Amino acid sequence: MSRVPEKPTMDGVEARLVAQWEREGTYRFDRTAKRENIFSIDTPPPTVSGSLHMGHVFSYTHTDTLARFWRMRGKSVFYPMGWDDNGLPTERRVQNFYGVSCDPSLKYVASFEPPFRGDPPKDTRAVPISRPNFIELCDELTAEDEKVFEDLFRRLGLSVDWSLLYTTISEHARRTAQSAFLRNLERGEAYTQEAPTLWDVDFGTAVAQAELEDRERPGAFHKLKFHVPDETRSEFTVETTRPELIAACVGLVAHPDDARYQHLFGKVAHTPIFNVEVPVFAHPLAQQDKGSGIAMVCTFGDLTDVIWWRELNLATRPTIGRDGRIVADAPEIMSADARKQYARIAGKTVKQAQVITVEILRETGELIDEPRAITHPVKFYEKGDRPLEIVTSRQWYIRNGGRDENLREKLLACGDQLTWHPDFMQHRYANWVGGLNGDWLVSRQRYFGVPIPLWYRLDDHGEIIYDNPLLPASGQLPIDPSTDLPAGYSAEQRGKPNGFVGEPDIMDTWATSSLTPQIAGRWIDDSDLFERIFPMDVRPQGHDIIRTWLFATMVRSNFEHGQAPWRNAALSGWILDPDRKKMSKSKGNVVTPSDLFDQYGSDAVRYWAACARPGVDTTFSEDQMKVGRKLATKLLNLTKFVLGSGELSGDSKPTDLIDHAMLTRLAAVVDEATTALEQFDYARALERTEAFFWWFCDDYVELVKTRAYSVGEESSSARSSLQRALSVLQRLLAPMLPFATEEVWSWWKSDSIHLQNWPTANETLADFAVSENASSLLDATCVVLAAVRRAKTEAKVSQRAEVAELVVTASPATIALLEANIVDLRNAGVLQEIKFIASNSQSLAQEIDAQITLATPLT
RNA sequence: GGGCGCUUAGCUCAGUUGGUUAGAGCAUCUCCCUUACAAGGAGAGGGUCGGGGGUUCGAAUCCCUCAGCGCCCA
Repeated sequence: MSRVPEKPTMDGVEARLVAQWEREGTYRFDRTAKRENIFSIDTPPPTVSGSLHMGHVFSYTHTDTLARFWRMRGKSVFYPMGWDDNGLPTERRVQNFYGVSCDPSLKYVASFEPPFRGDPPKDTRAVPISRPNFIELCDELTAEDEKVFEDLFRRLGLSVDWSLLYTTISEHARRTAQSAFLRNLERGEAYTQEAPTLWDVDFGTAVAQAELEDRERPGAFHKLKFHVPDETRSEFTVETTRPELIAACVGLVAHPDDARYQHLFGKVAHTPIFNVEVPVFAHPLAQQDKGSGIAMVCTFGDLTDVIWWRELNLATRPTIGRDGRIVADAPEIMSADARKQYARIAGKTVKQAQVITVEILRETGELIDEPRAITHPVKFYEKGDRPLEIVTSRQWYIRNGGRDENLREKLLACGDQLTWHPDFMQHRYANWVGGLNGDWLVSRQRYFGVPIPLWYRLDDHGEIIYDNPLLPASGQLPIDPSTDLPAGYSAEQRGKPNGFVGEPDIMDTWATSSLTPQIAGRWIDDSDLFERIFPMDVRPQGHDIIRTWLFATMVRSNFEHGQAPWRNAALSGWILDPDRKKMSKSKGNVVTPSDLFDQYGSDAVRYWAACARPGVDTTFSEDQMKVGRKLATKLLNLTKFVLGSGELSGDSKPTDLIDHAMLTRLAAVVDEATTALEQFDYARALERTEAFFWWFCDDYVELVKTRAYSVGEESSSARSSLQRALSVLQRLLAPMLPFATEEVWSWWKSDSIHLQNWPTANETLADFAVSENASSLLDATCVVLAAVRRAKTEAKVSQRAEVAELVVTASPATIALLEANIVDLRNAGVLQEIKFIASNSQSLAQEIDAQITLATPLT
């Protein structure tokens, strides 16, 4: 029956099973399954131009344990993998890998060869190439990266159906994203607007609120003299951290209650250097305790400036260009003298302009004191390394409730439709939705992404008419408006008066990845499949992207389907290094997963991950992996023992009270593990299973070992109980240790363990009646066994040493049970004589005292 | 400044409606080559459950408060 190897080992097993699972289609999704028999997972598509790190291994393992559990519960599991290959990270990687940069004005060069393929020298000047050439290189490199990712995930043992693989830049994904966008547009959920926009100078693109982060940066308050242009000729002080924006100043604002500035409200003042007239307003957002309490409002220094500009109807005087430099032309309001001063900062970077402005202020005597150094929070693009500027530009937006109370309420209600794991994560969602102050900006002035699928008409003068853009026909998608043509126009009309021009921008990566349920489920062209998997059962993801990925997906699903796209959201925690710092590349504390697979085995690494409570930040711990490896090794050895103890005849069943007790205990563990997994708590399931497993090996196996090796009904009971327990344990551990369990299963069963039925309490308890006595006997036996072991250890003798006499003091009921079932205890303890002394105790099991006398006293 | 989480043995963590003497693994120490397993096994020591207050017959668990750490948002 069994095919137990001579020397159990995991060597070579992983590679063999990875190939076997693929060959046999073990994890293939059944497209004919009905919705109620499907468990569908909205797998996070990792950014392929990054590298896979322990955070991926960690969270994907969690999801995989759930997938495996539900598969064993009889569900057809829709478990796709996706690669997020579009977007800025890929562009950056391509630039650095090939030594190129994208210049959309250049023409395509057929069979272009990049100057490098990997590691260009540091001082290389990037070669500008056309957008189509650039995209070709993006496609080439992502294909390579994806191969590496896939190999790693296969090694990790993810039970993904690889035939469902999708990417966010594929023809299908572009078609889906463009269709969804056009439908948003048609329903008025997407719109274009010219507005102040956060702008990353280095990347040359607008960024959205969700991609911002505050960073503490050094700065300095500069005290500036403003002038009151009345008969008093008085002056007052305005403190600012951005003196280089004096030319962009369009007003001054102080708090309505601020006694110092009451006399100025409603008046005008003159700016330093340029002597431009600006109005003074009262507004509650002005902070009295910040600097001098009166703030310079500029076009645009920060987001508060934008609010003031909007609410107070201020003028617009942009002085910072999209290149991050001061624009050449001074604001028109300026006098000739002012223009001369302005010319000194024109064309300079913001930093340079600030230095020069301070010089000028010193010359004019309008700088009071020296600048006062401070640190303050400055807005950055999360992937950028220069402070964001705010420029006015035309962009596309998708409504997200930031400017619409009804929509906001709807999206909050979508959050209520989900079960959150852990539940407190819902606060993060509600917080974010409640704090939105604008719609979702989806335009990006980049290249490798899904194009916004529109063209615009040009008027007689060649100016763009933004109203009523030209739309592609649905059969035309996906399109690239920079090369494809709108219906009714010829290529010659591109950019010509009365002709057309393509929308040059692409969509934000999130605008595509917010459609992963629709992309993975083939919403656009396979409604049969989509209806089987949507809404999906679970969205697993990191809690850091609740505001981006989770929220954006909710927005799109609400618009398209009027409901939340999943039933559950499972948020995983961070990986911390042993110093409890978040592991990240920039901190240089990352560990390469494949090295760990080599060292400990995939199951061991998975074990570490599966020990972490859902949503809890977890310390990276190789020690924990060693424990996992120990567990896997132990499972091999245990299986070898159980299967090696002899064959089972057909009518074998548990008859012995000790065996009943063990199985009763195991049945409770099955129930606990099942309930835990149903509630997404793989860690609890593992912990309970594991605790039982070690006890089973340490005590139960030791107790019945001799009996199992012998013959007769008692022996048959032991062997059938051992095998029954083994089968249950292997299946309980299968979601966490898929390799070791598959290996040991193959020694005595056919087919994959991962397609077996999840164990039940009923099958564990079959063929016998559960009795109170059994548990009491087992408890008492273990207490006595422990006492015997302790005595032997204290006597510094081998556990195999014979005991001449054991004296057990216990309640009469316990004694009766022990006496009737003494064989296992006698064998395990190597006991000769056993005497019982009745105590007054009424309780079973407890209050047992065991004294031993060794057969061979120490000399 | 607002929100959320965490604080239990030297370390990493369990402890699910409040209920015997607070558990596990690692680490430390002692012992044992025992025919499933020395990449093993048997044991031992180690905690006033962050501080304080309250509710209760009873609190690691519930409430209040303070402190430290971390994350998210301003």
